[in-house]
Amino acid sequence: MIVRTRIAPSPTGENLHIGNAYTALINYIFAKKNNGRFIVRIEDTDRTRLVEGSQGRILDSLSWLGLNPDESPHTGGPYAPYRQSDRLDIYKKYAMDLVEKGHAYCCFCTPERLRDMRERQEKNHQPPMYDGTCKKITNYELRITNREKYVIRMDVPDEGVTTFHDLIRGDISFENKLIDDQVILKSDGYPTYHLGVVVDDHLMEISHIIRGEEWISSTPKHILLYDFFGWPKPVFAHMPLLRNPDKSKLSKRKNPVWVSWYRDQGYLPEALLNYLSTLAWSMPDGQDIFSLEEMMKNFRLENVKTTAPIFDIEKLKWMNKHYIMDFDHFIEKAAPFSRFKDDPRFERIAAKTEEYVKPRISHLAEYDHMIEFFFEKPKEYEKPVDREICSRLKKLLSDIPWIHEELEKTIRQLAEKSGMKPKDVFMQLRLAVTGKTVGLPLLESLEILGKEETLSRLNS
RNA sequence: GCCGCGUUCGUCUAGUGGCCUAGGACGGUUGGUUCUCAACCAACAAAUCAUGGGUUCGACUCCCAUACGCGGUACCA
Repeated sequence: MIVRTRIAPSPTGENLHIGNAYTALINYIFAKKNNGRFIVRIEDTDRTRLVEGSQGRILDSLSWLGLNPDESPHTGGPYAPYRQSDRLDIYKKYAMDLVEKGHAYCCFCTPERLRDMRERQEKNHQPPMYDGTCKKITNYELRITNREKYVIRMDVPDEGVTTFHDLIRGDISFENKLIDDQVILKSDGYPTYHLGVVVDDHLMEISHIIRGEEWISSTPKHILLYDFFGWPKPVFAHMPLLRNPDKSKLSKRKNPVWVSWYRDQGYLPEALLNYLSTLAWSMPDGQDIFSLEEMMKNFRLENVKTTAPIFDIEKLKWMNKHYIMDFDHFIEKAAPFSRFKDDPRFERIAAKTEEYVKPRISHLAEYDHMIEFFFEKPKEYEKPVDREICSRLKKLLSDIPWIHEELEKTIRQLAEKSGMKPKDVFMQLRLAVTGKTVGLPLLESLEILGKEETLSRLNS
């Protein structure tokens, strides 16, 4: 069997959701591990929630992460089109097939009637389900030609149990009588998720459906549809949902959820992927830091945990810092995050400060904070500066060779003479030059800043 | 409400009946190094393995109940 996996994002958000990135990662890894193919299909059937440009941004973020699909709306492929709004005829045909076979029926109920029905059911403590009124209608063809609005609902059997096997969780069963006669084709001619996903996964020969656990309760509907059509079923695996620190499903209210946010903050794709990999799964040897290739070698879907993990940005930061420190082309990666990147001094300063900056930032957006004092005088001071010490320092420093060993010697001499602790003198100097109490190693920084500029900052 | 899925340090996890007086990582605390902050090194604290019942010579590991959390219950995905 050829392994084919897919993710099916909806272009209803600003960018790729971190939860989608997580399922994308698992789908990608699983496909590649098995010499299979990884597919992206855009499920844009909800016309009311559509966000302009979302599809492009989702695909861009995926490629930023390096999870490049073998088939997608952009790359095309043997099962094109890969966007559901371009496949409407297909869904309609299959929906009508089901009507003819007696597994689905046309429903002419108005939204108002459905709402009233649900209210009544709720009041009577009944499960809110479609009451089957339109199931008995026989003249539906006539009513359709009369341009009456309708939807198509699947006809779920009243009895029996629908069971499926989940690769991660084992067997899961639902009683049919609790499954609603779900709408599969909407009145605007678009399919609902349930029809779209089943038809496309079958037509595109998806072998493994790896998706979030929010889909578990919908899966019996999909199973029923596979059986109605007489199609073979793929393997199902439901990943645990990523959560907010308060344990609710990861949401933009409580957490940054767009992959673009992490990109803009200077998180590296390697780090983000590595961190995501450690959620609900772990390397056999317990290692925290590993590459996609190492993961691929060791990954088994059966070993994914069922517990929903909390997305902890602190651990991500630690991991990101680790990758930053390991970087070979640090400056190249950091430059886009600096407002000084076009300054003629940038190249020199970036090169000289690299080793000091790397262990001090957890994401690239912090870069400028570390180096800005090289480019501009402090605008404010975190603590008041002792100007007397500064002018004495200035005098002494004017006459020495500008290397950090000499600087250190001079500073320590001054401390001794004036009865101050050396560290206090260092701090005054740091404040005067950088405006801050924390920062890069002082003496090396001064060496890079240069004598003239340093002395001038000891003035004012 | 009903249906489903879960439950090991604050967080991510190891653990598949005896190796567990429960291991690692992040975070925290303390100390070392040191011109600050990081980095680095060392150490410490942190989990009655949700609770209660079974099964077993023996349970974190198997079974059942309860509690709690989460998800679903749309002409959203």
